[in-house]
Amino acid sequence: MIDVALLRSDPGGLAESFRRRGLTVDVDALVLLDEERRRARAAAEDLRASQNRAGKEIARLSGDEKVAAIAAMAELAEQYRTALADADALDFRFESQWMPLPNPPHSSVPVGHGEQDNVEIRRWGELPSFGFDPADHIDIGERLGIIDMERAAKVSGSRFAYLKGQAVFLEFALVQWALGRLAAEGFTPVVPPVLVRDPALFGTGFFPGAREQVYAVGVSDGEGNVTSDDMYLVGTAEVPLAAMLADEILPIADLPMRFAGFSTCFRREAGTYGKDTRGIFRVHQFDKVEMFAFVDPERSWEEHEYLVSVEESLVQALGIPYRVVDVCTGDLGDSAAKKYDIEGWFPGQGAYREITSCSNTTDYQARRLRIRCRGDGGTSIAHTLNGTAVAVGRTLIAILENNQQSDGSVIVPEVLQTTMGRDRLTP
RNA sequence: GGAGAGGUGGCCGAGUGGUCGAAGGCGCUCGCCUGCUAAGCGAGUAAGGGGUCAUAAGCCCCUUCGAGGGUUCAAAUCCCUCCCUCUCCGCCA
Repeated sequence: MIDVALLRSDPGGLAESFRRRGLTVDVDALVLLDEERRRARAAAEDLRASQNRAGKEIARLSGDEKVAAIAAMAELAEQYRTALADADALDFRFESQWMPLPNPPHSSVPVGHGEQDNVEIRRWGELPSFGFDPADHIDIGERLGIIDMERAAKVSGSRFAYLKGQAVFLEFALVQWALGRLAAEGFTPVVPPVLVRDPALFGTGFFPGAREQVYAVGVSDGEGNVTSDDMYLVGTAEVPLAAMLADEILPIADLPMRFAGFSTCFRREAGTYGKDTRGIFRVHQFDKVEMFAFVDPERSWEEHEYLVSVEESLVQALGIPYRVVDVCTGDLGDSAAKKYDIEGWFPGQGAYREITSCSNTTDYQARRLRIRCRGDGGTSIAHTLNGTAVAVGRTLIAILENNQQSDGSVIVPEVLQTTMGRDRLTP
């Protein structure tokens, strides 16, 4: 949620921020509605104040005087009830328009309509050259017997996979290694709940906007009737990590607070029919280590650069060639003010594809979740940031495709060899 | 799943319709006092919203006693729904 102060102090700048995102928002109407609701609120509060004063008076009276005073109060009580209902209705109208508005992008964010307008800001690594036609991860995985999508489709439908054998050890080595590196950086490792209630999704900005991307759970009577439990499977550990400190006031001296959450992630991938259908690049379920930081609002931009640098150091250590892109306004999520994606090189596709994503959501999520910090200058809304440390599926693809050998084997990245207990995946 | 008890300020805890944003204690902050420490004395110590205003200070008002609704002139206190915690029983591991 955007700070309403912005609507009052700089409606023009706010309108411009929506234009940059390619949205048409009637900011002037919002300004008027905001004024109207405040007038209504003030009117209701004045009546309430009279009622409170009279109430204290009544407490002092007795007998006929008291009876008379109480009778005289009935009308005021009714007026207050009406005024309060008016104010509440206007608040509701305002909030329902205000809540869904996206975070104003940082001034440095490139303006654009979609992925194609993202701006590459740096590259790292040499693209591998093979003396043969590189296979894609599915061919490699099937040959090694470590990825089985056909049977997964039988059991769960499309966009699911069985990881087997050496892929399992590779996953756990990746996770173990990443958590170790992050713990050494001062991140607190967390295994959060992956099933959450409504407010966690609202607080992080996924609801109401992205409802169709989230799996809800409930009980079925076996005849197609499902009663919702009002519980939802998270699409990223960002949700339970952010909501973990909801309603709390953090001493500014304790900031930044950094967490590394490991979780399975569930995504419906609605609206992606026919997109990335081959392999495990886009699946309904995958595991991920996610970084999350609660920071002093003055420090969130340096934290953003820091988190990206951590992401890069991980990808570099794995030896995956990549580029960093500054995600354009049209491709930013609602809650992000700025986002960097790391796109790893996928020889099987001959393209750079997203393997991590790092957002500064400034005060947008924190305001919804009421996460504040307290310093010498009083309390203020904290800033929150999130970034992928290791998205297991996509990292696996990058490793398989970049490290494939002519004999069908795959070299295990050096940093994982000890944990895995082997240096090569073989059929 | 069944039965019961309970959720009050940073913490403990009193408060069953009005003078209660809330006794008392602890903690914390500042000051005094004191060879040091401890003790003692005094004062202060929630968050959010609105008005005035320079979106400062100050002042004024409103809201918040798990959440939401209701009864009432008036609700921490009465009623309903939900959430959470604890105890016992059952069930599962």
